[in-house]
Amino acid sequence: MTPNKENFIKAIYELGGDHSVISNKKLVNNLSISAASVTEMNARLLKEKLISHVPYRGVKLTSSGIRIAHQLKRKHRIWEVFLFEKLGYDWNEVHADADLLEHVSSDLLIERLNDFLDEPKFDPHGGVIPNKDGSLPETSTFPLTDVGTGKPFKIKEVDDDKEFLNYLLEKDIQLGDRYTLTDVEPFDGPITLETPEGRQITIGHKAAFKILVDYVTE
Amino acid sequence: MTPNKENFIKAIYELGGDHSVISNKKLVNNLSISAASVTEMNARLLKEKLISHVPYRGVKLTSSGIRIAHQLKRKHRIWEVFLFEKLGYDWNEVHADADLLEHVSSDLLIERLNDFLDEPKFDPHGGVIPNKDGSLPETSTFPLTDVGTGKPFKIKEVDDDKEFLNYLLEKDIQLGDRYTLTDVEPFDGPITLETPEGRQITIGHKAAFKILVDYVTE
DNA sequence: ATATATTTTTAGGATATCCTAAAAACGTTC
DNA sequence: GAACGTTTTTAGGATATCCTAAAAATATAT
Repeated sequence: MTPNKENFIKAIYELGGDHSVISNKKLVNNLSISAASVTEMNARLLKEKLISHVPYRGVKLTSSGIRIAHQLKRKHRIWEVFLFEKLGYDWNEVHADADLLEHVSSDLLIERLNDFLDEPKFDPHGGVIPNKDGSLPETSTFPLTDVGTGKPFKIKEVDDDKEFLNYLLEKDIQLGDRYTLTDVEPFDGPITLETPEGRQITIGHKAAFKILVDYVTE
Repeated sequence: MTPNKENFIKAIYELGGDHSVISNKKLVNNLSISAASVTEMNARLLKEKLISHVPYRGVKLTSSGIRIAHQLKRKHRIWEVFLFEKLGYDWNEVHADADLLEHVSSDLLIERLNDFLDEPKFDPHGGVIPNKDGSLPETSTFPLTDVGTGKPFKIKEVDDDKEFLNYLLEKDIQLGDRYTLTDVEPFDGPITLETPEGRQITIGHKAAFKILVDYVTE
């Protein structure tokens, strides 16, 4: 397993390759490599039985592939917690270094780091940290686009993308914030939230989809 | 700069390539790669002006090469301090993981880690941590083989090699220990030390050479 | 349903790294 | 200083990764 293959598997996973078939095109855009390179890498991962492949359709992770993706996510997110909590990185700075560190982290290192950090359950963006064995803890979050009007909810997780995180900073939307939905425009139109203090924030449908929430249970 | 090239430069440095010409043979043994690969890598580093090369003689680091070697040592040793002090690694366990981490550590990461660790001056084996700019702090240590009889001295630094560290553990020789020399056999023969409590320890010449000491100043 | 556009694959190369085997240079020894 | 042994270099390949350009397959649109 090389850093390259690992990044490829991660990309497939992040595009939904654990449950649906991902086209080469999507991987080309996501990884910024040529279509030919995607075909080639597919062939390699196929040989290792980490993906299944429908010619001219795309690829999907096998169960081994999913397990590897989860273990990478575990490493990545544990590093993010370290960089954020111990080294004082900002919310939107942690991703790049974690992306490098995850590929050179022995299991021993990750487990000791995990202990050192007191076994965190979530990374700085609210992403759940997979278990050591590659399984995923249960979560009950769903996209902000699926929230019903009136019911109060909390921001539980946001997309781990530097530009998106900067946007949220601008809009002053933070992990743990509590809102109610006041307006949803049809045809994937903008969504308006209201803070308990009555401040209104309007964001687009795409941005809302990158925010995971859960209803407040009182 | 790739991890491979970095390791090559480190190997040259560790074999003394900052001050003398290192033969391909030595690099072949040290890096466990073929002679042909050494010739090839030499050509690459030569093109980048990181080494100078005397055909059929060997290579030597240029000043840029030395600076890079020092910066790598800095990264390596700061990681070692982290693994040892924060993650509870043993003295002889830190090397392998530090060797991987050093190649993916941005300057930002190293400086923040350095702050987090309170700017350590030495790694867990007593190795001095080079400065950020690639220069070396002054030290006054010298090999145990050069100690004179009678004068008390302290163990300041030991070779960062797993097997050697295990040997020292067996012999119960630790960083900071204070000894006097009681016997040196000629022809690179064994050297006998005595603790303040009168316990005697005998080690070979080669092992003694891997231990750096300094006289106790009282 | 046929033409056009898009996507995927194949073909053919480039570079970095590794290798083995053969050739060339150097060193050593009588 | 010629012969032998060692070290270095060269020659020729292998693999992983990347690429561009052309061909093949699929999707779309009139």
